[in-house]
Amino acid sequence: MAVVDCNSFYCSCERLFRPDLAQRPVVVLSNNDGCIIARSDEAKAVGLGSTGPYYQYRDLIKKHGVAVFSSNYNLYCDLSMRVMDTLRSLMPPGSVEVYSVDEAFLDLGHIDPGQYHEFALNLRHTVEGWTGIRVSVGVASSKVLCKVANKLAKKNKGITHCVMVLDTEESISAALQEFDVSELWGIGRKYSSKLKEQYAINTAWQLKHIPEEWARKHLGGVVGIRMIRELNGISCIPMKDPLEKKKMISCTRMFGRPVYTVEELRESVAAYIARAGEKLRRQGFSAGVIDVFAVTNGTRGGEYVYDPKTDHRFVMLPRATSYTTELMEYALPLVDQLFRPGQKYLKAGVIMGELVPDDAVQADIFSGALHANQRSLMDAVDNINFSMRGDVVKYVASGLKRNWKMRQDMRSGKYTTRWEELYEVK
DNA sequence: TCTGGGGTCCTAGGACCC
DNA sequence: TCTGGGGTCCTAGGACCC
Repeated sequence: MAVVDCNSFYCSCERLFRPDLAQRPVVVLSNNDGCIIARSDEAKAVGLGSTGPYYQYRDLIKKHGVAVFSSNYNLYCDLSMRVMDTLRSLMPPGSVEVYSVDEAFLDLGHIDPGQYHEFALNLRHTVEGWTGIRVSVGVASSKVLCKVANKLAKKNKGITHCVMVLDTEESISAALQEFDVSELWGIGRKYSSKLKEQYAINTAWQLKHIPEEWARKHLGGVVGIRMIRELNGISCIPMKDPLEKKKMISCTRMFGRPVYTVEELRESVAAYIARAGEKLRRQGFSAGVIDVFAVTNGTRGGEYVYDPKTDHRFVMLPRATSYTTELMEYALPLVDQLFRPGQKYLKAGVIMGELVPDDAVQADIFSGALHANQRSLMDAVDNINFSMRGDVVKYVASGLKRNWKMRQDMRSGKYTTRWEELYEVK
């Protein structure tokens, strides 16, 4: 199998429309312009070592003339679709698993193992030629090893040309001996410090030779066992069925500034419900449970310490729905239950659960006719909001001033999805 | 002054049932 | 004097991913 991963995806998307930035370091910020979430190779080279809070890197960014962008998900999603469509057109039906916005696993069952390298190189050239996005390809017999191959391909671009195949004992052991456990797919901060500090396991090679029972005990049960097997080239994280049902849809944001009143908290939650409702409808789901949560942060001894606390309430709906008005009727009262005066609120959100595909929603003889009306009202609202600027049709509950809205000061144009902002070639 | 958003999977432990 | 065993379902919380 193989994993295809776009190089510094968000940065590459921004550069596609700003060729003048080709050699300059580029970073992209999270919502609210809070964290750096993507860095180009050049940005990494000038010392932006890891993703993290933007303000900590301000000086470095100024010093090296780094181009900074707020995140522009319309653009990234559109380019992602083009990349994935390209991959699907080059592969047999059903052999592409889209894993994330910038990454896909491929089932190479139809390729002769002797041809892996050539196939992967060709894939990379085609994607870049058709979409302008450069990808790296890692090939191996398990997903974990594919990810290792992919990372190594990215590290030595000059030698690998962004392609690496790990298909022999020698190449695999050479790769794993140099590979830090903390970089493995499935080993996060907690596990990696545990492995290193308590057990002196530092490389993927060492981890590969650990007994399965040990892994069961110390690395999350069956998850640990799978890790060891995958490192040994035994595939046990299968390709996922693209038709598999989603389990939750959520919408959550940090506030642009702290919120102290129940009115503002309610407004923000209403806005998130409206947005989550849109997502539900677009993906063809109704929700059976709504969970509303809010995150507070206090000060300790007058000093600011980032120590968020989450509180939540949920409600089960008598009948699953994606009708925004109804979602709000059930969910907004939760805000009043949740709210505690005097608290400093940093963030809130809603999570829609118990999703059922729209066509499977239990019919209710009393609401059949109404349901058709709701549907066409929502279609109209969604169409207007999609085709016009921003949220033209808003719910009064979601507020008109929206002082709490997130900051987004450096967003690029929606070059590919909005006529008014279409990229111009002069 | 200031730390994102959207997901998944797994486990332990309690409630409940026969 | 003495209080089973096995199963399922649910929830909270932890870990991870991009």
